[in-house]
Amino acid sequence: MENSVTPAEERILEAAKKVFHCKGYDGARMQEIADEAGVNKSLVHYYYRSKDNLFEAVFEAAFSKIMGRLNEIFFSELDITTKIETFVGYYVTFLSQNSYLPLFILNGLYEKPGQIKKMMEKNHLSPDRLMEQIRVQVKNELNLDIDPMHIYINILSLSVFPVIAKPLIQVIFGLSNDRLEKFYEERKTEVPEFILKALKGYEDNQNR
Amino acid sequence: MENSVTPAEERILEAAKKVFHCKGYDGARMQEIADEAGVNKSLVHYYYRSKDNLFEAVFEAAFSKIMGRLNEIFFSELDITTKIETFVGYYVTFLSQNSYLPLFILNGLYEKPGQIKKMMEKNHLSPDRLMEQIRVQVKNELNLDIDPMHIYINILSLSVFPVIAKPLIQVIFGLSNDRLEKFYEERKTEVPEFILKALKGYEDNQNR
DNA sequence: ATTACCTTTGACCAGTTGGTTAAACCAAAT
DNA sequence: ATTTGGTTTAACCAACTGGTCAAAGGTAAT
Repeated sequence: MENSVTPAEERILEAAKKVFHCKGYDGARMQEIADEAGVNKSLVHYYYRSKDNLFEAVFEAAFSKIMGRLNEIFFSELDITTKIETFVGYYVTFLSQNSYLPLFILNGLYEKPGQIKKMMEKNHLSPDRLMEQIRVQVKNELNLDIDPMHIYINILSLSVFPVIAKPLIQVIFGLSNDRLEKFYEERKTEVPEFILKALKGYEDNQNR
Repeated sequence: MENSVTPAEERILEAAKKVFHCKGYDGARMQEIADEAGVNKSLVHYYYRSKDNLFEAVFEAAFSKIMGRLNEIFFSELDITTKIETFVGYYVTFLSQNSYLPLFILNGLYEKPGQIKKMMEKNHLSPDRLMEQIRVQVKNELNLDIDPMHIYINILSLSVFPVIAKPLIQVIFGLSNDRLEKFYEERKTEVPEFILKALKGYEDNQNR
């Protein structure tokens, strides 16, 4: 399509992202990827030997893109309140601009639950470190002894699901595109508020 | 596979559900569905003319199964607290037992956002009625003037996402299958508690 | 000009896919 | 016994799919 001077290999990867993200592994066609990159189909096989290889490259890029930033925020020096606000704000924005990414990743994880650990390591993601990080911060700043896992999943759920469920929400509530965008904009403040109010609730209970 | 006495057409539909749910539209093969039903491939085309038709039948069944119960609970006579507890309890259980369903439906909605409205009507689901139902109950029982849409989506997010993201959670936190099951069990009480604490937070602010 | 090396292509292939068709099967009605 | 109607099957097909391969293009060094 574009006649930029980008080397072929990179154009192929970009084309592959576009196609795989939208149509998934089974729905994607090597021919379509080649066309999208403005390149002969054989060249795709020249750089990436097989469809599997190409898909893996695309998947890894997507996974890193999403998890890298997540990591960055959660291990930053911010206090827990700002951290939650930053996290939600960033993800609601980023995901609603790349609304195909999260579902693509989830589907990929279902198909290949095997090779993920090496991707975790590549992104310097350790389950234990993450859990400990959250636990300590919740304990020190909020003085709460609650399971960090549920909190973390709750934050993730409230940020990610509404983006994944875009078409469902649009249908259930009958929203126009404009109204939907406004809805996501609202969530950037609504979600942190909701979470912090809940956490405050635990605090009150505990210190009674 | 099974040699039950169920009539062929029904066996085909059941087989189609199994295959489509796990592999999606593009990944599913008519031959595999036929094999799973213990039937010749031509018979599948005899009852459902095309793959598209068969998929539509499967999708509609899945959508009704999930949305029907959702509707039932939200329009029941329960007070808002019990309603949330019932809803979360039911969905966490149901979805973790049918963990392929929600992702299947979300994928389907992305591919065919068109024909959903008739399904909504078939399930007697009206956006306005649902919104009004929540708004009134939140207003009357909790004395809160907050946007029912965000609350509703929050409840849905906290119930559905952790199930969809099963493989992701297992990887991020390095959980065994046993520990994961316990995690879902915990959520049946943790999630309603989290939501109600948040709502209580709004209450305190407003009545100050 | 020739070599050498990487890139790019068109032609081709074996296996698979959704779908068709004509014939066989089978139970109930005549 | 034969007809009738819906059910089930085997054989077949055209289109498509991921992948291969030998040849052509291009470019820098010799």
